[in-house]
Amino acid sequence: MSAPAAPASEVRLTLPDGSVRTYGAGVTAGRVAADIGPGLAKAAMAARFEGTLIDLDRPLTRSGRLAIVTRKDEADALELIRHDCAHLLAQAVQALFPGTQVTIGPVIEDGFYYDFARNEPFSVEDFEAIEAKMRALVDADLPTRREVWDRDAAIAHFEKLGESYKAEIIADLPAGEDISVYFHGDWHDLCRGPHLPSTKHIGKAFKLTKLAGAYWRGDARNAQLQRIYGTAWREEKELAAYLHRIEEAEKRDHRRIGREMDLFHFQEEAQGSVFWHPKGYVLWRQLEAYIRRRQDEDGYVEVKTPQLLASKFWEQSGHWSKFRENMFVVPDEIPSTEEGAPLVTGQGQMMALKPMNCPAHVQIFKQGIKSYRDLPIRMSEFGCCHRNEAHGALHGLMRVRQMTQDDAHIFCRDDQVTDETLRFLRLFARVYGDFGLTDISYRLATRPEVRAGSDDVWDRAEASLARALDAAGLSYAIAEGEGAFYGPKLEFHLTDAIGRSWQCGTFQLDYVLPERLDVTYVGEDGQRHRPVMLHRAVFGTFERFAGLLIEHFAGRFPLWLAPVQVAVATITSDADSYAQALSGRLRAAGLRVETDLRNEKITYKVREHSLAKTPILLVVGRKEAAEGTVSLRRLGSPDQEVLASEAAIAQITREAAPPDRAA
RNA sequence: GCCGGCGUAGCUCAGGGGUAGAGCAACUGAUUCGUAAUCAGUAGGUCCGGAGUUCAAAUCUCCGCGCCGGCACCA
Repeated sequence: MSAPAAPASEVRLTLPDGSVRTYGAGVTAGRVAADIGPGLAKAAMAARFEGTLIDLDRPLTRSGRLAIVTRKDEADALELIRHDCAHLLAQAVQALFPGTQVTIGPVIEDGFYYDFARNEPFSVEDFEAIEAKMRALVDADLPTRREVWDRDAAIAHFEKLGESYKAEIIADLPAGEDISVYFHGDWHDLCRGPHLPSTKHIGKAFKLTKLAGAYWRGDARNAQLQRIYGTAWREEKELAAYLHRIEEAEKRDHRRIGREMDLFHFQEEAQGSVFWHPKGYVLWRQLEAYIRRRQDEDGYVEVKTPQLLASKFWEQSGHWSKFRENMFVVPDEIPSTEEGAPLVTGQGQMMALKPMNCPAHVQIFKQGIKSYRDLPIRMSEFGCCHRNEAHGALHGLMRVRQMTQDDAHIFCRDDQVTDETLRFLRLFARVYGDFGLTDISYRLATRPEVRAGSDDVWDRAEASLARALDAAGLSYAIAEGEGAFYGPKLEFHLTDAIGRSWQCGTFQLDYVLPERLDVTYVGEDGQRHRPVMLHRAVFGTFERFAGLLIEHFAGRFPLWLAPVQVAVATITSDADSYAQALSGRLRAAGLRVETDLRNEKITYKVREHSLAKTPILLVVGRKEAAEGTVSLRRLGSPDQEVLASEAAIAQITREAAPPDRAA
């Protein structure tokens, strides 16, 4: 930190309205607020000085832009409230559970958490008492005080209190950084700040939400702490709105819709593997047919490779050493049928279900000699892979142990990498656009600590990906050090109903596997060269992508994806034969149809097919049967449209075309 | 894998040492009805599994398993 300029005797403060106020150096933002008006002084939560959020009582020693932050400044107010709320939680917990150590308590999206070290477990039943204590502390209106301590004294102080985690944090703070300690009444915590002037400013629109274990410093080798999550808002109304939003989001949960719409199920004998039901598999088949067409038109060739390969094969590819703990292994032996005998002797060689398709694709590439003229080869496979994911990681369709990727590997020359990257980005944009997916976050994952290949190669590869993203006009975050060991990657993330981010598409540059598996082509010069391998997936996996689509559409699929596209419902049994004939014609036109001849009132049928999220309902009664018409009703609308049956079939057929085949 | 919670009918949930409950769904019957719930009746259970305590366990204890929420991991 650079030393501040020698304090001038006067500071000139420019307020947001452009007015300038002059004070003696050392004036505080709180004082300025009071001078502007008592209302502002009361509402003041903190201040922004030269863009930085600061405490109201921090002395200002130089001139600059100053803005008083109040509850009306949503982003700042929420940040301050949530940060103070984390402190409030820690203060309450230490009051109620002596001996509990505090660690860290940051603000997160929609709330905050605090990690505690305590031998006895907390239970959600403790929340009520903790919240009550927090409210009491708000009522007590404890003033905030900031002190700057000497580093060694601070470490000694927290050690003496038995707060070894805090002491460790202080010891790790960069030299030269102020060790600031905030007091809220008698309670104090090491903190960078800033904080509200007193606990009353936090308000009471908060709620503790979840309890979880979390490793100290995010490292599973460290002790596990107890994390308490909470949410906090400016007022009760916002809190209520947030809780309502969460409730609504839960209704979009793909696991819930999957059951309600009879799309798929899981059971414990095959945990992490999906049982796709007929209606769910319709969705799968549409996705597969669609992406196959998109890839065909983009110059891909499709292959199919083995599920089960010998361990020797995986040793060569590097998976045996790098990925084995995620693999399912199978002994290549005939199991014993003898009573009491061990199932297998363990003498046979081990095989493994493939966790990735890439090494198998390399085998196909290596059949025969490839010329530079053959490249690029875009080899795709709807490859079914198995990964032995940790039990705690499994999550509906989003994280499974058996998955099918819309995988492909592009073997190309160095000089083709940029073109191929751009080509993929175009394909990606077209596909996600077809599904109306716009909320995509792009990440460029760069070289990890442990990696193969020279820095030269990495420089080139990372720059190449960044250039492609720029050329495509995409803004992206850099995920420092999160690349694969063999190369950097682009990650395309989608967000689920409750805000969790999942990687779907991916695009990776690989210079290592071709080397490892000795992949070559013959160049123009007659010499052997290494191709570059681009690993890429558009959906990622059918499972995860389907899960995200279910949540994206909340089960109300566009016509081309809907498991049941049309329901034909009769008003009286007099229309049964007409309805059956109509359904037959719809089916002949390639549509997925249900015929509802049940002896129920039409209101009942309308309700049922609406709840089933069937996009189009054709109601037929005596009148329609007599006139050869249908009454067409669309999901979500009470409107009806009477059409000649022929016209209705033509129109629905047209609307049901997949986006790549739409007229 | 780790921490916390949960596990009762197809679904949503109540019950908490003494004969297992409701609503919806299912089934049967009646009703033939014009755009989001017609009425009546019937059937449905290894209360996740195993062991223990007890005269008696869905209920209490222990051990497993699964699921949910996080953490770690992660294409």
